[in-house]
Order: sequence, then C-alpha cells, then structure tokens
Amino acid sequence: MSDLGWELSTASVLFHEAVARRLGLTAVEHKALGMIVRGGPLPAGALAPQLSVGASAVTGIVDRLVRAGYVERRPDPDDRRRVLIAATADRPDLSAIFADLTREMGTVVARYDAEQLATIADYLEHTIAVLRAQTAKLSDPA
Amino acid sequence: MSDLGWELSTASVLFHEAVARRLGLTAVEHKALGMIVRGGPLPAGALAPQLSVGASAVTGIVDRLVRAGYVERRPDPDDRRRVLIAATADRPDLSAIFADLTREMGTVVARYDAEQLATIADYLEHTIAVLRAQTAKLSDPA
DNA sequence: GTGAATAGTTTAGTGTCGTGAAATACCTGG
DNA sequence: CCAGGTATTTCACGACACTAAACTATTCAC
Repeated sequence: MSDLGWELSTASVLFHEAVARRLGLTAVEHKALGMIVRGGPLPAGALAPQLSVGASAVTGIVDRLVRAGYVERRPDPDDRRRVLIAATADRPDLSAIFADLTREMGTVVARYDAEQLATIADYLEHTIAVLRAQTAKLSDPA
Repeated sequence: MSDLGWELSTASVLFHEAVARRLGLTAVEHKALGMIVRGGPLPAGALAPQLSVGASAVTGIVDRLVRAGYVERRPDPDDRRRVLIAATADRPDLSAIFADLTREMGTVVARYDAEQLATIADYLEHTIAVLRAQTAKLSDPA
C-alpha cells in the first residue's frame, strides 16, 4: 500500500519531467508555466518567490516561455509598471497532452460507483494534506 | 475529482523538490539517489540512460553523492572494470524524512476498512498505469 | 509636487553542469 | 595470448541559467 503511494509519486514526477522535456522547458520554466496556466494572468514579480529565484531571473524565464509561444506579456491597465504574464490561448501540443490524460483518467474513474469515488476523493484529499504539511516542514528551517 | 488528481500530482512534485533541496541535491542527483536506494547497488553505467545523461556525467553525479555521504563506490567482484554504487547504511536525515511521511500516511490509511482500501489500491494501480503509459508516449517520438 | 518605494528589465559576472574525445583498466572470443 | 570491445574516469570546452547591482518607468505618501 505505501509502495503504491510511492510508485504513484514517482510516476507523477516522471510524468512531469516527460512533459517538460517534451515542451522543451526546464523544471523552473515548467513550474512557472503551470502557475500561469492555473492562476490566470500573474504579475512577473509573483513568480519569483514561488520559483525560489531572484526577480531578475524571472525576466529570462518569461522570455523563454514567450519565445516558445506558451505565454505573452500584457501591460497591466491598473499599474503601468507591472507586466502580467498570461497563457496564450492556442497551445495545441499542451492541450493534446492533457486531453489524452484526462480521457484516460476518465476511464479509470468510470470503474467506480459514487460511494467508492467518495472514498477515493477522501483519500486523495488527506494524502494531499499530508504531502503539503511534509513539504512545509522540509522547507522550514525547523 | 480530476482537480484532486492534479493537486496530488503537484503536491508530489513539490514534495520531491523540497526533499532534494533539503538534501542539497539537484534534480538529477536526487533521481539517481532514488534509483540506488531502491534498486540496490547499481553499476554506474546503469544510471546514465535513465538519467538521460552521458556516461561521463555520471562520474560527477556520483562524486557529489559520495561527497555528501549518501552513496559509496564499491568494486564489483565479478567484473573489475565496473563500479557498483551502493547507498550508505547510515543516512539519518533521509530516514527521518521518510519515517515522518510513513507515520502520517499511516494515520490516513487507518481511516478506511479493508474494502475501501481495496478500492483505493485499485484506483492507485490504474492511475499509475495511466501515468506510465502517458509518460512513455511523451518520451517516444510518437 | 517632490521623494521614496515598487515593478520590471538590463548588464556583467560567476558557477555549475553536461558533452565528447582521449586515457586507463579490464574482460572475452578466437 | 592478442585483438576488439566494454566500463569508468579525466580533461578541455561550451552552454545556460542564476545573482547582484545599476537603470528606467511608474506609483504612492506626505
């Protein structure tokens, strides 16, 4: 059982690596892209702390993402100093990857009834909470 | 539901990164260490393809792991050209991390009865299979 | 309105990591 | 025993990506 958890964790990491490699992105760039896709348009400065890099490094990271066509810089209407980084609308390779994954996961989920799904969701939630807590503990100079 | 899966995936990746950072290892070094800890003593050459680096790079990677005290080089009695990389017996920080995680995951697992655990295990197995298949597809020049 | 603070970029410099070729040691087939 | 192949290391080189500090533009506080 704990073996399965570890295998899943490893499989997740390998999958992330494979995606990054496929997209031609480094780990940090991939992470940044993930934040942008999820979090909507973000100011450049918001990325620096989460990526654990200096503000000046963000410029280069965004440059590469822009050059690769994954994001675009938009001026922030509210604050003309800021630059909002937004995911570009059309990213065929990226959506292909996730469409594939979503479809496959759909067939997995279809194996279970509502009650079983509730159990699985409960397990996932608690596992996520544990992982986040452990991550926080590791990051802190405890 | 698919949100949960994605969150778990992200949490796993962040956890792995936190572990690597805590141990003072780069992503490749951490990956190599994982292979060695799991797969028992491995010849240096076996690491190169899985890490996607050349054979000469492995020397440096192992050097850093040795210097940090996580692994040691052993001569292979069967083939004196080879060098087996083995995990060192005493790695207090490393076992502390995993002891903590294992304990917490134990309390999560304790929430369910045998039937529920079977469902969860089934879900994990199938999810792992999907992730591995997708990873393979991405890595292949399909 | 002026001065300090903020957002982002630029530049120069540094460090690190990986590649590729050559070197060493060893195994193996004939 | 010798030739060719394999496992690992060494070395010189090149490529990136990050940091730190200086620079520009803009906002905000008083």
